[in-house]
Amino acid sequence: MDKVRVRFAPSPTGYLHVGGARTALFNWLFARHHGGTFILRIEDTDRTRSTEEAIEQIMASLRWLGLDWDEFYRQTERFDIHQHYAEELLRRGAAYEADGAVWFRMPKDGVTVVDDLIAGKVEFQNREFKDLVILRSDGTPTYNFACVVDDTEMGITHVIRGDEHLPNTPKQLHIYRALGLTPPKFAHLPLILGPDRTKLSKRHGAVSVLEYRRKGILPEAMVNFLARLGWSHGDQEVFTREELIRYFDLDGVGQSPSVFDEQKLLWLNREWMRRLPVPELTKLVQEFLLLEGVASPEQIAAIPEDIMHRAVELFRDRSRTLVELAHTARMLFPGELAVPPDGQELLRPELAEPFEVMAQALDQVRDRSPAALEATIRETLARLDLPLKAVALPMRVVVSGSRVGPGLFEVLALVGPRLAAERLHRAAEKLRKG
RNA sequence: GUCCCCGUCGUCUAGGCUGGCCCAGGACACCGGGCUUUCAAUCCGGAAACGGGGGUUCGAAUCCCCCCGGGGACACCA
Repeated sequence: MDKVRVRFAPSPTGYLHVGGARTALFNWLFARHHGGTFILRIEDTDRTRSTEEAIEQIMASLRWLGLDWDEFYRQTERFDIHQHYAEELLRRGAAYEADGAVWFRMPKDGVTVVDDLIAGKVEFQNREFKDLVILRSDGTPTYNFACVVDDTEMGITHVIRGDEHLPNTPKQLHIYRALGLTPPKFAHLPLILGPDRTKLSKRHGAVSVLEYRRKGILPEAMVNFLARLGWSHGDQEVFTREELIRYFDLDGVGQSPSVFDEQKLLWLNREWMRRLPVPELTKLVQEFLLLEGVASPEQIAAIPEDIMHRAVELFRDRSRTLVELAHTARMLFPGELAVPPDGQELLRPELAEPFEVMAQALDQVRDRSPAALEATIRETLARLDLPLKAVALPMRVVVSGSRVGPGLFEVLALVGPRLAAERLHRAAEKLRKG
């Protein structure tokens, strides 16, 4: 095989959605697997719909996913090249001028066969086609034409794109033919659908790649998830980037469309949160503590590093996103914790006394380790003649703001005896007042 | 409407080219149980699919035909 050259060619009319991201990923993986070149080409020939922000967003999305490009082009900067090819078509009699535009003459009978690497041989009846505009009356090229010219000029070997482009392929094939060029190989990827089995779009909820970043999805999880949408490698579900590069090829791509299942994305995300080294994850969590308004930079800085790491380690098994994890971490910071609705019933008046006693005991503790705190709590409970079971859940609710979470003594160690004592003391006061 | 594509558990899929190893395997989700101060993790178990009908064959998820269903494309958008 010639040295592989592929491109991802989005039109900058909006954010990068997951369908586009998957197309970009498959191109990137194909290039990296074959030691080829991955090109980013912005198809902005429609100047009325293209925006600079969209270009920025697309690049930011690709960077976040870790899909680096080797070459970059913009179609609007290549109009002279397109024009040149249009003149050539005119000269050859394959195109003509009408209504101020340049039109390409499509054959009116016979069949055109597209030999697709994924879909196989697909036949199109030529009578289905009408002549097509290749240069608009303002002189700018249209998609099918610019695409052929640029793919040729850039030496593209494989066009890997969404299935919605399959019907464009015979048109492009005829342009190649009229120009006397050998077309690249084509591979059309089955669509990604929403839960209602129609093409994934805004009405299905989050579809922008950057939205998933904001939701606390890790790029590793997103890449892993997207790769498994339409591609498989035996029974393996979790892949590192290196594994994807090693195993990815077009023969692993299926022919049927796939439904975007957010549940599986969330599962993969937790898998990846658990695989990430703790210090790395912690940095991300800290970003989300700020983004979510859970804590201020000063408050975050005030938490000892080992406590922070331990918290992240304990919370990540219970969170599916960075956002969830950040909210769980609220207990680490000073301030009121709302009693959750399902915790209200646990706070019975007779707990005021034990809470107060334990608050005082905790206040004396120097050693912040879970073991030391456990010893203190158990001693105090023995003095009060109460079993742990009688106070564990209510205490957890008061100290952490939730009836679920890590072990009670771990929670106390994370929150710290002083803050825990303060919360218990306040709860006791409230209970006494009724 | 016309053309094209697709059709294995709810979802992602393995298997299909080279029929028997598949009364269909894995994963997510779901249900039940163990563990535990709670939840999660984890472990054990469960329910769940070859769209339908005809062929071909000793034998079909796999090959052929028809039907049904779903989706996509039909711009001086990409």
